[in-house]
Amino acid sequence: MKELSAKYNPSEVEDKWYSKWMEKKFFHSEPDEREPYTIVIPPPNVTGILHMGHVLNNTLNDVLIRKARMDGKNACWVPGTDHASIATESKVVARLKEQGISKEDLTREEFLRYAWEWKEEHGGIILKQLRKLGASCDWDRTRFTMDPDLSEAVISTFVHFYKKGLIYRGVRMVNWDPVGLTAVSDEEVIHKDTQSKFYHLRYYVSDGNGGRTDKYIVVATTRPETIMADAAVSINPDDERYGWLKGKKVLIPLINKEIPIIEDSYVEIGFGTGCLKVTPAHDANDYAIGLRHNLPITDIIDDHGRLNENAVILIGEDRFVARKKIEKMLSEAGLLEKVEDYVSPVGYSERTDAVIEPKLSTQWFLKMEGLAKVALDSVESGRTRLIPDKYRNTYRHWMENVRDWCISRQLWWGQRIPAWYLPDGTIVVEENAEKALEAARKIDPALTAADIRQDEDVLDTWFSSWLWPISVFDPGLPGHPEHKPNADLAYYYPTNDLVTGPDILFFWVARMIMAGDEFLGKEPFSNVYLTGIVRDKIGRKMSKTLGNSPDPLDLIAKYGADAVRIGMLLCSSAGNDIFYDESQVEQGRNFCNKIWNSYRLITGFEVSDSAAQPAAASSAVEWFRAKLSSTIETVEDHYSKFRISDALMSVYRLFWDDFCSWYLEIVKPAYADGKPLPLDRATYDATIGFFDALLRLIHPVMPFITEELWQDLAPRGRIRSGRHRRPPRHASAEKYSPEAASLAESQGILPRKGCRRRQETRRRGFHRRGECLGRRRVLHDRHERTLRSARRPRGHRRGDCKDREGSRVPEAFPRLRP
RNA sequence: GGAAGAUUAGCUCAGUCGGUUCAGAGCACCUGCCUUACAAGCAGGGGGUCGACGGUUCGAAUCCGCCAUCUUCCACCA
Repeated sequence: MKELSAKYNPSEVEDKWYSKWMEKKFFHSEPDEREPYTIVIPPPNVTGILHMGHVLNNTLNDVLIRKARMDGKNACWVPGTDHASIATESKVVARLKEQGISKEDLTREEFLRYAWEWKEEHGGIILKQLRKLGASCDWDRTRFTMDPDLSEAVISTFVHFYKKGLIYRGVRMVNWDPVGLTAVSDEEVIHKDTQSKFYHLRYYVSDGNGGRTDKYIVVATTRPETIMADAAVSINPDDERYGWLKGKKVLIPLINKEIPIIEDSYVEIGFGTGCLKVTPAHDANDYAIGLRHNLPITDIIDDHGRLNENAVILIGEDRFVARKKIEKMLSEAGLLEKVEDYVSPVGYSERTDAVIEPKLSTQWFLKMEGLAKVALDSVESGRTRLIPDKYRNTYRHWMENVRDWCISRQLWWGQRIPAWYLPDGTIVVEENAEKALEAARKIDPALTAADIRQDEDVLDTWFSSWLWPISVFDPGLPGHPEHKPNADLAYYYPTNDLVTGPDILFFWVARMIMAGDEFLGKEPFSNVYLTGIVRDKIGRKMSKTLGNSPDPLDLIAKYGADAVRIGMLLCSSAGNDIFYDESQVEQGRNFCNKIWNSYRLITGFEVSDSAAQPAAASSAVEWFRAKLSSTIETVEDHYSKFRISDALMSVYRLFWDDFCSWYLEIVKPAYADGKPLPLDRATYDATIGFFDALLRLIHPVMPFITEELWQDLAPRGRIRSGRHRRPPRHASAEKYSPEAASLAESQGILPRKGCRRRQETRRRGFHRRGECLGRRRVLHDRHERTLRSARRPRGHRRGDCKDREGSRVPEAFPRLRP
């Protein structure tokens, strides 16, 4: 018997396989005659580090891909990272700031050089971390959304939609992030209820000559610092209280600018004072009112959220400082009627957590109407299946109410918008500067390269992510639907399953469906498995600021990657949030140890070719064979329904209860003279076969320990590289054999389920009197101590053997030994 | 404010067609055991008015209504 420690040591085993699996070509896949099974990774931020959400997501991905690989499919999991413009750029800016460099002092080229340096230095750490988790990606296919050819795909896509007339430039009220200094999409704004104040201000009615009358109205606002941008005060036309106001003008407090009273039914009579200050430049609704009433627009807030010269007063002050100061000024001027505490929803930037400033600006948009219809139809028709399907409702709602997609971002890190402005303001959109110049010269042959100017903005990161399932295989295709897909794309596309979080169902999943339809006429995947959010034990979201998120690498070091994977999967039924608790990882670790020790037992068996197989052993073999088959069927069924944690639990119980507690306890040889008796050949071979099958069954979930033991169990030959080197999975599930079952039953070998609970056992009448005593008697001469705690399988209760007279034991009870 | 989903043991969750595979699993807990694979273990045990109320039915965890609580998404009333 080999010397194996009684405790499984994951780090030893994992280091070994980790480095093997990192070898080039190990999980590499090329198109061949087999059926492909493909997953593209939801690309993590290139500068991100592994958190529990990644662990959940990538464990699920890896389970699926390893399962497919063992099923004999040509499994390909494409890894990669996302350039994440806002997140990465703000990290680079912060880092430069530490070095005393401000972004404004750099040219675009200089800044990008820093950014790439940073990316080379810190980027891709997360992919190495994923390998620690056992992710069996095809590392040779690693892609980055800003790889040159992938960027070209993005540019081509822009040109494609522009020429199709779906991309336009327009002035819109956008969500401005004054910290990130960029517009963000509606989806990137998080509304949070925020404690603020409701200021009631006096607006005096104008006397018509720049002076004020003694009449005034009270306007309630949460943003007094924007009064200088007011274009009107609006009342509801049906508000009888203010009938006298109609046609009058009022003066903006402090600056005494005259603005008209307008009537608009948007104003609710019952809310606030019934008077609404209309500030078209700084509120989306006010902007809409402004358009209706043709009001002038005064923009008083600059990109950094400071008041600009249009504000007349408090120029240069930050908007929140200005709010405090203006409160004081108003109060001193006797224009502040009262201040109430007020909780109102305020939009925050998802990336920088800055308060979003509604701001008018010129942006690029992609028309969504037609695309959304396609994406909706794909899910409604079931061509793309959402798991769990409760998300179909939210998906439909979103798709039916989608607005045009603002695709420009005022950043440098990303794909620059391929639009060039001619001196007269004409826009040409082409894939590169040369083509743009060529197009420009068709308009004005005198133009030179110096005369045309490229748009400064870059594209939204999702504008590259939505091409991901296509561009990782064939970056030449997006934007060129007339091209023939290359061999990779033709073979791997559409991919099979996508595992991702529901938070990016619209950002990413829906848009990938749109792009897939646009360029290939096919959905990029058939199943979308939506995971839950990883929360801590008491239900809080994992977050850095709360400090409740464990570092997955620490966990892996402590418990092993297999244990971490199990810990995540145990509690992750699809779509439910995950309540992470370290004790689940412990459970995983314990299971690893159980497997390890069962292996120690099995490899310690001495085999005798001459020994006859005891009847108990032969029925145990038959019983377990049936049990194994039926469990394999169950597990397959669970997998087919994406019930991964159920699949895991089925194998867990099969391995632990049925195999270890029942089967091994029955067949393991007795001791004589302090030495174990040898095991007969038939039982031994069967046992090895079962163990082999069990390892393969649990391998997708626990790749490290199963790889180690399976390689050790029998000579496996040289490990092949390049393809999956596992045998094509356990043979198709054998049918459950009723004969074996009844034989096992007649021998008193009971499946665990049958005797776990007393009632059930009684009802089924499985137990014969004396059965347990029989086992106890046999065990008695094995060891004195064993008597007190007879090693019976779980669930085999003492309570069933109330009558303990030794004499009642039936003679023929051949369970544990010959 | 609108929508969707959830509520089953201390915790996390299964429960498919309304009925002898319906009170289930894992963990946790309690008791006894360092035993020759494993104390990261073994054996045994306790534990639930299936959120409340009403209805349909011969029969309801399951179907319907209503209420309560929770979660998420959408919207933003200044």
